[in-house]
Amino acid sequence: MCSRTIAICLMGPTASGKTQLALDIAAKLPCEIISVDSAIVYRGMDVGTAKPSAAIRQQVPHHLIDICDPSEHYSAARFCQDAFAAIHKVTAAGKIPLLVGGTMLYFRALQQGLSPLPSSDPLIRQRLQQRMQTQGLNVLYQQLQRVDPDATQRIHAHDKQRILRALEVYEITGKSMSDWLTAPVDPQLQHQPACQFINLAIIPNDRAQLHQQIANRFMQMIEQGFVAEVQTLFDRKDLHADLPAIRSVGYRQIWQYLMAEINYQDMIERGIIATRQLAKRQLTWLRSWQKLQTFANDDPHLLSLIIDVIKQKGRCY
RNA sequence: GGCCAGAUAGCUCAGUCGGUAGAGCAAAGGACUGAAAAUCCUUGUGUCCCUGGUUCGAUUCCAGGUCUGGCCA
Repeated sequence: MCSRTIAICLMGPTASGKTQLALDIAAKLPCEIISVDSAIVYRGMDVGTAKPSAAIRQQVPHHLIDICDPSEHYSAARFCQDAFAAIHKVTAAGKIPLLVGGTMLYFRALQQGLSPLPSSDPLIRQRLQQRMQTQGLNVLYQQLQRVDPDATQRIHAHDKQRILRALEVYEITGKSMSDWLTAPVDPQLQHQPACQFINLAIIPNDRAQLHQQIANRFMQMIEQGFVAEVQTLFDRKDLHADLPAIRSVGYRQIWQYLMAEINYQDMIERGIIATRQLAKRQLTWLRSWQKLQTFANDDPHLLSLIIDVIKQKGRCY
């Protein structure tokens, strides 16, 4: 157990102060930071993702930032590969990997593995999307009911994303998604050397205060040129509103504003609302997380408490 | 100052031919396996502006008042 690789996971909702806290930890312990964030991976998306600056990244090495173009589809599976590679690299360099972020599915996939499902197929996905538009979602749901009745127990009839994915898996492999999910193998983790994760979370204990912070930070991003940043992406002409990058919080609303679908004031309001709703979903994940050490974000001794926990849990490191 | 319109959920508004009310959004809680900053599910929220009148009963009808917006002066 003591010879295992150790990785610290620092989780928390958006605007809770994770990024700064991670830097504070890195100032006290020999860490390198690995970002766990589905939007920070994209190049050219800096202001709206509160991406750590080049200057900061020079002080403390950061991984999994700016690793793909906004036209690409990053995924939980790619994250697992990238994150394990980064963890090993950091460990080999004699440093502690500090994973920081708010994309909870990525944390889960990393720690619990993914079933050996096929990755998405753009052609099949596009075809399914077209069928959804012409025939309606219900027809697809009925098809899923025939092909994979177990899946319809879990997937709601309105959940387009999961219905499409389940049908996609069936079309690619000829086997139902439920079959794949019950398969015992877990290659993502089996092929990786054992890794011990220390799970820490910052939880804001005052929701109203978090909401205020979210609004303030959004306005700050606007002042820092968030709209111009999205305009640059918009002007490329090869990007569109259905891409994961453009669907992310803030970018989606500013895109709608640039398309003249909503006015400036609505854009601001909806951007802030979307951020609040994101934070709420992140907190839902955290509440059900097993073996999680939580800290109040306004605890005056937050940093030293966390350092103590890390030292204690990673004692044999 | 006169005339007109409005006042109902946190917001925008619907409605009750008189039996104390409901949509959307917001919010809260939940789900989550290659798009997850995504995609979904569930659930409330009320001096129906105030005072009086008619009535078994008024948020609804009538009168007066207050406030808001518009037009005229």
